Amino acid sequence: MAGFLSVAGLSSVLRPALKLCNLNMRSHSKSREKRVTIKDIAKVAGVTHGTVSRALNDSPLVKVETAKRIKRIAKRMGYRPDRIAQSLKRRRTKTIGLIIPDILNPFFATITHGVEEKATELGYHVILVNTNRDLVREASEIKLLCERKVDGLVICPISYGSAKHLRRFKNESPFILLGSNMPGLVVDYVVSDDVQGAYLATTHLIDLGHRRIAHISDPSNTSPAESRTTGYKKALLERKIRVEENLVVPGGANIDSGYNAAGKLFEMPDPPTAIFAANDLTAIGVLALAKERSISVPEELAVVGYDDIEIAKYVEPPLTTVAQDKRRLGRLAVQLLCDKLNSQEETDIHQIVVQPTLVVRASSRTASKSVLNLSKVTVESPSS
Amino acid sequence: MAGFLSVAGLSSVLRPALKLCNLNMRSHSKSREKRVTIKDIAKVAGVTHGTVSRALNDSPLVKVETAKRIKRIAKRMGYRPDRIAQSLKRRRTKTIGLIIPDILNPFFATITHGVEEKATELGYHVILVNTNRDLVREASEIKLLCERKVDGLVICPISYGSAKHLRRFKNESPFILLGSNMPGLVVDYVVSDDVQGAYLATTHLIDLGHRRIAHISDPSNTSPAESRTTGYKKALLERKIRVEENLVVPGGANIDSGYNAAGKLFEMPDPPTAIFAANDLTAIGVLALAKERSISVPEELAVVGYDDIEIAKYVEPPLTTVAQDKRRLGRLAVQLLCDKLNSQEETDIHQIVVQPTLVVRASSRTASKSVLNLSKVTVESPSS
DNA sequence: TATATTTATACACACGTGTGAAAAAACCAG
DNA sequence: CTGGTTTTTTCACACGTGTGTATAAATATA
Repeated sequence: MAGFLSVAGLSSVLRPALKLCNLNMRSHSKSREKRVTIKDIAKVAGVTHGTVSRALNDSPLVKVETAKRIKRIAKRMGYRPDRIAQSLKRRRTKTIGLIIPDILNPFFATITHGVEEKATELGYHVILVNTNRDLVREASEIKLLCERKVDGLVICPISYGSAKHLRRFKNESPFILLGSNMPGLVVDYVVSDDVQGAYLATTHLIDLGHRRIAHISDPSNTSPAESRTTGYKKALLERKIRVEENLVVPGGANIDSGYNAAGKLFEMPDPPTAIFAANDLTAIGVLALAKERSISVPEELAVVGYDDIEIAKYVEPPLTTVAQDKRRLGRLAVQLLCDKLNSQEETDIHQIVVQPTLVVRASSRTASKSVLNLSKVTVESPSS
Repeated sequence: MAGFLSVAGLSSVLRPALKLCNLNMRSHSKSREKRVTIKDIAKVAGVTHGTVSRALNDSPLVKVETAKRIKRIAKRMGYRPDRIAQSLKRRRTKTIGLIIPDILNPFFATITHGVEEKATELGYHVILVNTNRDLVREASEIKLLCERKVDGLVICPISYGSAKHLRRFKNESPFILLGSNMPGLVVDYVVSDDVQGAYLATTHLIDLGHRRIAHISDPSNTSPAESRTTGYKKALLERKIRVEENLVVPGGANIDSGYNAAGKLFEMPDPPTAIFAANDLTAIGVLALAKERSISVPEELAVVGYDDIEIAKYVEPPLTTVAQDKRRLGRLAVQLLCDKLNSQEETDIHQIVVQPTLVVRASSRTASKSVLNLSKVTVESPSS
């Protein structure tokens, strides 16, 4: 420990903790008060712990005045139920697991926000697992969370490879996929209509007059990645523009990958005049390299991203992007999961597809003051 | 539920779930396999569950060959320990609670990343609570997490007001403060040296020739907020520059607040030539308004932020800022907490102060190509 | 072979809560 | 006051795991 502290380059103040009223404690152990249990209450109230349990749970089997008295005593004694014991007995932990690939991506951070928020509203706690896109870890964590008896899971899968372990844990714990579905797996999910989103983005670029439109795809083997490429090609085909496979280069879900992919595109003998990136971070990487090379956006190069993370509005130039209501996606997933948990019967499968919208900003049109312009808005009701 | 689905504007496919091999199940209940317990194993192995328990925990009290046999059987039967039952009996849940004010702020998202990462390494799960800066919720969630018997808590407190409930829960569950300490509370914490960080930032601006330096402070009643203002004033005093209280305006931890605060500063009869913002989001808001008003940065206005969130590098112009190793802060906090959990004795108080560094980018100096220039680097060892 | 010693397993209780059913208490009608 | 009904409380077991101690089995010692 001393070594640990020393490498930290820190000023560390060490002094014994103040102990207030622990004279009654064995001095060698930590001064944690012993928790009061329903048995302690029972002793004081002169009843059995069974009666106390019922009283605290408002069972009609206990006389109202006895219940009141017991509750008073419980309060006075500072009783706090042991949720672990309750979980064991009630067979519900009021906990859900959330598995995401990368919390540093604002997209997932916002989803996490929605999930946590809704879960709290419904009385659940969230165990957060960040897999860093490690498929092995995803599998082992699902296993661990099942052992912990989470009531359910919200999973943002890493890739189609997840299907293998998802299939295995289908009967262990209810779960719902978020953001990406699994072909061949009949499960509940909440996803965005990524084909449509990419279609909107690409069509927008075509409408602006672009013909050589590149696509920096998400190389992860997931449905949004696949769908966005599909939507891109669909738009081109529909407008009779030839799909050139060398205009589709793989990126990744971070800024660097966009920077690198843009590099490849700029080297081409006949570089694209527009780039549709599979996500905003990638698009931001493109902007970074464009700036470095003094390629003006949008005059020489139009750029469109995907996700509409908060900062998309604040990069230079502000980024045109396909907006997903991430918070709402998270809330929906939890809502659906909990509906499922509370319904007794073998419930039907729910597969929800939310419509994205295109948000046009300066990166794809000559800036005419910073007015936000929604070119195509799919009307949606507000939050759930 | 039907109503719920209808407002969602979605295409929802409903079909009964595929059931594979659940012929043996009561058809009206969900098709979850009944979990195999150590008693089941005991029955098969022809021993008592006590022996099974010891065998699985490698107790020396059980013959090695019996243990092997039991483990084989356990594996064959697909045994998975019930962590809830274990927690109840072992009095340890291997869970820590993480309480943060705002996960949408990349600063806290990155801290969360570090916490989750280190916790996983040490065999813990993380229950994430996002309080949205609600003091009441912070208090009630600490209470709830204690009831859940988390082994410990990492708390990024909202304000000094947190001290009240922290004091109350001091003996309930071990915790460690992260990012902000509590004057008057003798507890463990990991914080950054915010006075020094702000001092570095302000000194940097002074060195660039600025004399009218404004500070957009964090109005939250926390030690980093306070310390950053302190560091700002300390630098001014040291350089014999008068501290003008009307140059210190309150902001907040988001972009809008920076935008608004900058508005006030720009209206002044004698506006500042430099702004030191208490955090990067605020600084980004300043940049946004400056751009809107065609105030060129850094020529007419120098801007410095705090935190060095990832996108600080990609806004226009790239933002000079005080860097904190947020991931490391998170890891340190968990490390410290777990050290505390594993030491039997009433352990000493550990208070760690990590040194920040100034990262100079274009927002505070005329851009001479995009070279990253570390003006003042406090040497620190790498990650823990 | 009988006894002491070690080793391996069984037994029973514990963790804190919840709950069906038996028992006790209260109430009511005759 | 008796017998029946209803209300209230007690009793005992359960959830799945861990563990101190008694007991049985195996081994060593005399």
